[in-house]
This record gives sequence, structure tokens and C-alpha cells, in this order.
Amino acid sequence: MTPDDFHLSSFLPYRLAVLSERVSRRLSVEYGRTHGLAVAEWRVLVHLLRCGAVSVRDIHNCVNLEKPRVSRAVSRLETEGLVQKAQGAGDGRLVAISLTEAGRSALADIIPAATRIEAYLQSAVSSEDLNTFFNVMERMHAVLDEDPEAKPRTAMDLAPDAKAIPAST
Amino acid sequence: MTPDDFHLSSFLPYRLAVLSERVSRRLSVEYGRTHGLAVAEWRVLVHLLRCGAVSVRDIHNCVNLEKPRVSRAVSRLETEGLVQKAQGAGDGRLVAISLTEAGRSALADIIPAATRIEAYLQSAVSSEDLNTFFNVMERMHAVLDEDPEAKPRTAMDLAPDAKAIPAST
DNA sequence: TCAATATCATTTCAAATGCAACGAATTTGG
DNA sequence: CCAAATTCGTTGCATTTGAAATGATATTGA
Repeated sequence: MTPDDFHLSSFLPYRLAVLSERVSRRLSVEYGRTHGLAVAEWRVLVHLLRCGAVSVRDIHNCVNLEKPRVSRAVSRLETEGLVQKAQGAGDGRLVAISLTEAGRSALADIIPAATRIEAYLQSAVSSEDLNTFFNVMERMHAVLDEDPEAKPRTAMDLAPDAKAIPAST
Repeated sequence: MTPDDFHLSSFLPYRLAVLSERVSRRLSVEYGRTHGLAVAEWRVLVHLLRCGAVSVRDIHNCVNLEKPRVSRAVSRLETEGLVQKAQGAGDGRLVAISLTEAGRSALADIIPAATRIEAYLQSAVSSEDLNTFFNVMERMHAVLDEDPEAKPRTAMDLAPDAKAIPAST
């Protein structure tokens, strides 16, 4: 293969990174405007909404954030009063992190805005194509799942039916 | 809309970020093993291969890296001997950055490996689905292009036929 | 012509990040 | 029962990062 034929702009990893980063930045405008949240904090809040009182490790295992990043995000959220920490019930090492009323109310603001942006992004795409899109992403994940050099996927990111991916066409 | 229905794992921006980061990390293993390159350095090298002697600003405008990041990546590459700087011909402010022979040879190593990983990622996807996949990404970009809150796209990332996107189905 | 403005690359600085180390708490295995 | 090993959350530390400032050069416009 001739290296000169290589175009960055058609290189899959590059394309993914560019779109992902552009989308993330667009969302950050929204998070920031409403409550000054960074991506890590947004992920933590959303996870807490669904899972109630959980540990740092739980969050780390679910939302693709390194442990120190979760710890610091939680600290910031606690300072802002959106989250509270409590001593773990049985295990003294665990910290039970949960939403405060203010946190719940912040999410009530932000989730609709986030959903609106998501819908906006998808608005020019038919639902068949969107299905195919997600299916392709899942297949790429599946390839990486088999790759010993790749970082394992978190359990939460596994497709519900990952064991039997239906063909999309 | 009920915020409790919101799942992070089905949120498009989150999915994009997770896949993109996983792919990037997998590639970094490859870059790092061969020549200790970071993503920014890889992008700069590839751009130079196609564009010859260019300025920092040119690189910044083409490969989605902030200006300081390009500047530092170039410095590192120069230290490693993969790149050389020259005084800009006409304009004294410009720096003419170009590949050295060592840089070209490093690319000859890395590009096949990168291409192999790209092919690997796409190996479980039919070419129709892959077409749809890229088409969907392009449509999302197009939506952001209309959004004043979104960061503009670089010229290089514009699809060649972005003005008339063919339907994929 | 030459002052005001703009552009270029670099550097400064504060914040974010990830790896590794740490102390505390728990579990394990003899 | 207790010492070794593991797991938990946090923190130290070095690196990376991006926004803004800087100094140098070019361009503009009066």
C-alpha cells in the first residue's frame, strides 16, 4: 500500500474523534450555560439519577471515567450542593453518593436540553439509517472486545443484545 | 418528557465519545509501540506527508488541533528528528514545517499499521452499512454547520460533496 | 510615510488529566 | 484469630491542555 494515498480526513478514527469532539463541545455550551457542568459531572449526575446511592467505583465502572476523575467530579458536585456523600452502610470503605434535591432539579433543567440537542443532531437522519449507524458502532465495539490490546468495555456500554447483533440491512 | 427515562448508554454524544476514545486508545498503543507518537504528532506527520511545507496555522486549520498543541507537537517532532522547521520564504512570521527523511520513514512504518487497524475495525461491517455510517456522520456535521453555537468545521473535514449529500437508502 | 491593526508562532498560566502511591477498611486463607 | 492480600476512595505528581498574553512581523489606511 502506498502511504501517499493516506488521507486523514477519511481515516475512521480521525473522523470519529472529530465528530465526537464537536458534538461534545456543542453540548458543553449547554451544560455550562445552565449549571456550569463539565462532562464528567454531567455523566455522574445522570448515572445517579438512574442508580440512586452508589460508590465511586460503581460510577467508574458505568460511565467510562477514570476513578480519580469520578472522585474529583463528585467533590465538585458536592461543593455545588448537587450531590451528597454518606458513609457506606455495611462496608466502611464505600461512599454512598446520591443526588440532592438541587441535583435532581438541575437534571430536570439539563436533560431536556440535552435531549433536544440529540434530537437535533439526528433530525436529518432517517430512523433506518440511525439504526444502521448504531449497529455499526456496536460492531466496532464488538471487534475491540476481542482485541487484547484494546481497553475492555464497561458493562453498562454493552448492547443489551450484544450477543446476537441483528443485521441492519 | 420524563427525565427518568434518560439513559446515558443510549445517548448519542456519550456513545460517540466512548467509541471514539476506545478507538483512539487502541491506536495509541500502535503509535506508541512503533515511534512513541501521541495523537497530535501523528496528525501533524500525516498532514505534512500530503501537504509538504506548511505553517503552524495551516496545520491547525486542517487537522483539528488547537494552535498551541500544533506548536508543541511540532517542537517534539523536531526534537525527535522527524520534522524540520525553516524560515518562511516571503513572510517572516511563517514557519515552514516539513518532514525529514526519518519522518517519512516513520510514516512508512505507521501508516500501514494504522490502516490495518482501521480495516480491522470495519471488518465486521458491510460496505453498504459503512457508507450509511459515514453518511450519517456527515449529516450530523451538516446540522452543526448550521448551528451558531457549534464550533465551525475545518475546511479539510468538509465532505467533498457536502453541498449535495446523497441519500444513503 | 508611518501609526494602527491584524496575523503568526510561541510562551505563560491555571486547570484538567491519568498513573501510581497511599492510608483505611475489608476479605481471605492458614 | 490474625497476618497477608485485596479493595476502596483520595491524593501526589508529572504531563497535557487550551485560553489568553506576548513579541515579532505584515498589512492596512490615513
